[in-house]
Amino acid sequence: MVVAIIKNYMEATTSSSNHHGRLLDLVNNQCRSMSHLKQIHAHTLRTTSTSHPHTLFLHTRILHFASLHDPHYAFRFFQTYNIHNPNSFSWNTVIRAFSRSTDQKQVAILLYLEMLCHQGDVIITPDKHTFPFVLKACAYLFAMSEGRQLHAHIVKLGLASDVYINNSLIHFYGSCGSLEDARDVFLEMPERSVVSWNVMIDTLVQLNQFDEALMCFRKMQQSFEPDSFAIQSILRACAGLGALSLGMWAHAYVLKRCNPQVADDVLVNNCLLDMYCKCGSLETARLVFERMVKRDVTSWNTMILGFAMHGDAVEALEYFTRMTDEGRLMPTSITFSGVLSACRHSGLVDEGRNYFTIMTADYGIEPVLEHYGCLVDLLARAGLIAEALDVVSKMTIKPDAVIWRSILDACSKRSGGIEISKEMAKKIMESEEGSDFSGVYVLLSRVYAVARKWDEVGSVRKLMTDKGVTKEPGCSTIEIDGLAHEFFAGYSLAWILKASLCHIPNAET
DNA sequence: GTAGGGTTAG
Repeated sequence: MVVAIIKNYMEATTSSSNHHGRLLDLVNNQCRSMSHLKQIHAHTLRTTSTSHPHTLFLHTRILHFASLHDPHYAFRFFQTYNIHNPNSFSWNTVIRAFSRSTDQKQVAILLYLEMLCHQGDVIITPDKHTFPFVLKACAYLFAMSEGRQLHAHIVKLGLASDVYINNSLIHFYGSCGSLEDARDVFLEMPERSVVSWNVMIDTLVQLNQFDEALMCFRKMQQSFEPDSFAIQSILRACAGLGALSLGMWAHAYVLKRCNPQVADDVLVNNCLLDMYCKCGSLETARLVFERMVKRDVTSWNTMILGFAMHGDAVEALEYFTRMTDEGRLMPTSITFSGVLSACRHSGLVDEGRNYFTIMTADYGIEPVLEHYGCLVDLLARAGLIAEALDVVSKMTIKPDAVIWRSILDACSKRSGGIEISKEMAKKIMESEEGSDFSGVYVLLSRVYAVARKWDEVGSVRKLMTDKGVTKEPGCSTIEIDGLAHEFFAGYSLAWILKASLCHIPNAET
C-alpha cells in the first residue's frame, strides 16, 4: 500500500519541476513510519542533487522525522547531511533524538561534547534550543556534574535569562535532588511562565517539601490559572502524605475553579484515584472512577492496586476482569503487580499461581522482581517454602534481598526452618552489602525463639549489640484534624482507636 | 525548520 502510494507519486512527479515540493509533502504529511521514511530517503538520494538548496531543506525534514522515531537512523543521516549543511539545528535535532530515547540518553550528552569539539569549516555554537535537550538527559541520568558545567556554558553564552532554559535547569536540579539550586534558578528568573511554576511545585513535591509546594501553588495563582500539571503535583503530594482533606480540597478546586478540560483530564483523574486509594477512601475512588469520561490502563491499574493494597482481593480481581472485558484493554506488567499483590494479601495461592502463569502465557509479559516478589511471598506465607524456593531457583533475573527476606520472614513464623533461615539471612546480607540488617537479625532471632533455641537467640542479640545494630521501630502516618500524625509500632490499640475516632473536617472549597 | 514539566508496582 505504502510502496504503491510512493511509486505513483514518483512516477507522476520525477519529471515535474515541483519534485522537491512533492517529496517534502510526502515527508511532512504522508509519512507514517520509519520504513516509509527510508523509502523516501532512498528516492531523494537517487533523484535529487545534494547541493540543491531545496534538497537541503528536504534533508532537515527527513532528519526531523527520523529524530522522532529512530535515533540511530537520525544519527547516521546526520553524519552525512552535516557535511553538506553544518548548522546548530541538525546538532540540536540529533541531540533531541537521544534525549528522548529510553535507554541511550547519555549519547545526547556525548553529542553535545562532540558539538563543542567539532572542527569543521563553520564553527557551531550551542544555542537556546540545545540546552533543554541536553539538560533533560542530565536530569534523567542524575548527571549533576555535567549539568552544572552546562549551567556555566549557559551563563557564558548569555542565555541565562531564557525561560525554556531556566525551566529545564529547575527540572534538572530538582531531579538531581538539589532543591537549593532549583530554587535559586527559579528565584533569579527575570520572567516566569506557567511551566516555571509547575516545575518548581513538582520539584518541591518530589523532594517532600509539601508545605512549600502548597505555598508556591498559592503564589502561582496570583499570575496564572493552575493547570492540570500543577493539580497533579498537588494531588501526588496529598497521596504521599495521606492528606485526605487537602486532597479533597484539590478535588473541589478542580471541579469548581478549573476549566472543564482539567476535570476531564485522564491524568488528573488518575491522580485523584491514586490519592483517594492511598488515603483509604476507596469508595470515593470508585465514584471518581465510575464518573470518568475516559479511562486508560493506568486508571484500571490504580484501582486494582488500590483495592489490592487494602486487602480487598475480590474487588481488585473484579476490576481486572472488567478491565479486559468492558474496558477492552491489554493488561500491563503493573496490572499483574496489582493482581498478584491482591492474591498475596488474601492468601489466594491457586489464583496467584494461575495469574502468574497466564501473565506470560496469555499476555506475553515477562515477570520482573515485583511479580516474583509477590508470588514467592504468597507461597512462603502459605507455608509452601519448598515451592517458593523452587520459583526462586527458576527466576530469569537475579533475586534481590526482598525476595530472600519474604522467605526468611515466613520461616520465622513457623518451626523447622532453621537451616533455610540461616541460608536466607546469608543471601540477604550478600545482596544488600553495607545496608542496615537490623530486620534480618530480628527475624533470625525469632526463628531461634520459635525453635526454643535460647542460646542462639542470645548469640544473635549479642551480635547485634557488638555490631551496634539497633532496630528502628516501624512507623506509619494518619491524618487527624488536617494534621499528619506519626505512629510507631508498639502504640497501644486504645490510643489508635481514640485517634481514629477524632473528627476529620471536610475540605474547604 | 528545533525548546520546558506529569500518573500506577513486591
